[in-house]
Amino acid sequence: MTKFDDQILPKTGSDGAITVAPRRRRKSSEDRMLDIIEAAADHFAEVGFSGGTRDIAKKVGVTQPLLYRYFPDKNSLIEAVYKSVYLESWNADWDEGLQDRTQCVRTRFDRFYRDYTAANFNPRWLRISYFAGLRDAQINQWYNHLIEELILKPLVREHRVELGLPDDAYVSTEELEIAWQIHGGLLHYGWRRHVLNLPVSNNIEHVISDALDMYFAVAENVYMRMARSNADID
Amino acid sequence: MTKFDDQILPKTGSDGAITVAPRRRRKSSEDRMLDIIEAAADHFAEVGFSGGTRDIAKKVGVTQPLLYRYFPDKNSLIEAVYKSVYLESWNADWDEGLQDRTQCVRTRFDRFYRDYTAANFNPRWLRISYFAGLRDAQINQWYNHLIEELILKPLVREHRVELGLPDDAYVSTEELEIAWQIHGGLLHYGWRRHVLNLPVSNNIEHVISDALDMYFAVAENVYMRMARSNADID
DNA sequence: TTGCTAAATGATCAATTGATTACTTTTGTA
DNA sequence: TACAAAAGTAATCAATTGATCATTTAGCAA
Repeated sequence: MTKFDDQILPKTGSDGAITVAPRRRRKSSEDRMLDIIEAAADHFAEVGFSGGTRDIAKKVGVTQPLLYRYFPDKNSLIEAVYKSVYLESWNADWDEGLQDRTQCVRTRFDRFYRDYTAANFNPRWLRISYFAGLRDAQINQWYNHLIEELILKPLVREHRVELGLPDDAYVSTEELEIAWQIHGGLLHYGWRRHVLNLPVSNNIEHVISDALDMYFAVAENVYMRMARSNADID
Repeated sequence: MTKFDDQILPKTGSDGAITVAPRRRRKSSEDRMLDIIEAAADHFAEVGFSGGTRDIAKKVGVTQPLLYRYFPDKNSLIEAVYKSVYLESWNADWDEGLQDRTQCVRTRFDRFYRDYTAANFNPRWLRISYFAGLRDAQINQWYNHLIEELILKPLVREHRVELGLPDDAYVSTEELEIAWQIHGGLLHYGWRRHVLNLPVSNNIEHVISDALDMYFAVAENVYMRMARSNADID
């Protein structure tokens, strides 16, 4: 009796032909790798990166030493989880949509944040992000740089263009900070909703819309203030 | 030779009288308790609540079994840390200041957030808060309830009063959500600054001021919208 | 059918973990 | 000054941890 006897084996018809696709008892290296990363992400999201490798192996349905055939050590597995979680949840099309000047800036960013939150606001992504930031600031520093360059700076620049202000590529810390206020506020909404499980508004479109209203209500003044202070300095 | 031989002992004059206050070689139960909680808070803030009890004992300068004379188990120590961190950083005067109608709402909340961030925005408080939220949502749920009842709902109510709107104690989810946008945005500023160590604006007064501007710019419209939708429903 | 490659297992190790016990030493007080 | 209460330690346990290695076995090709 092998360990696989209790599994469903391929059924054969009266003629002996296989009627059900044969279930592989051993997966290809690539498939197994993905299984492990997936299970590890689930487990780390639940208990943090101090979670045990045995629990991960159990979720996959294999023995714990097998993980070490795919990753030299636990830290490599953690890094694979980082990569997987962040890459899976980033849509390359977003950049394009944000630059599409056939739509007004407000519409573009409203749409972006609907897509962004739909893709990322779930317990797994949020918990892993926060766990990662607490464990090793570097990975989150990289991600926040991404947010700044691909989302927040374009927001400021595109908005300035729409307002007919001089198109300066430079975005000041202060301008960036009010854009971060939107992003951070929404992220904290996700934290309350999906990590703390608090009874927040479940109308996220509404929350996004109000957050953007807040930005566009003050942004122009901040741009002007920056332009003035630059003029003073130069 | 005992373990204390290398400590500085009370010096005695030529007449044998004690000239320096005798240093206790053993601390009182209460002092030692505080030492342990303090060291535990530091250590848990650094590595999370999976941090080892031996490391904590080492920081205190005692042996690890001693911790178990003060706390029945590790979890009790963790809860003592929760309590200490949250209670230490909450100022009872804040409530009073927020209700002080001799000042305008904008001024009151600007002042509050300066004090609040000065008291709480440091690596230890922020890291423990996020670790706590990830480990056990309950403690953070309680704290967020506190924020809602003592800060955010008063903000909405006091602002409505100042605008001459009907003084209704009820604050809708939507109204609360825009107030959370401020609080969450600022908290995320703290996260970027003190946890991720990112080069954010170091002018926090400015960040707070802009965040409040964003709130006050849209709040009135939201209040009116809520009033209208209530009228429709009733 | 045979045989090779690689997926997967079982047994195990050393280090670390939270926790317990019996013992020692300090300290306030009768 | 003797003594009891309490602060503190040393030794140790059982469980869990990340990691290693020899062995087994499934799957594919000749």
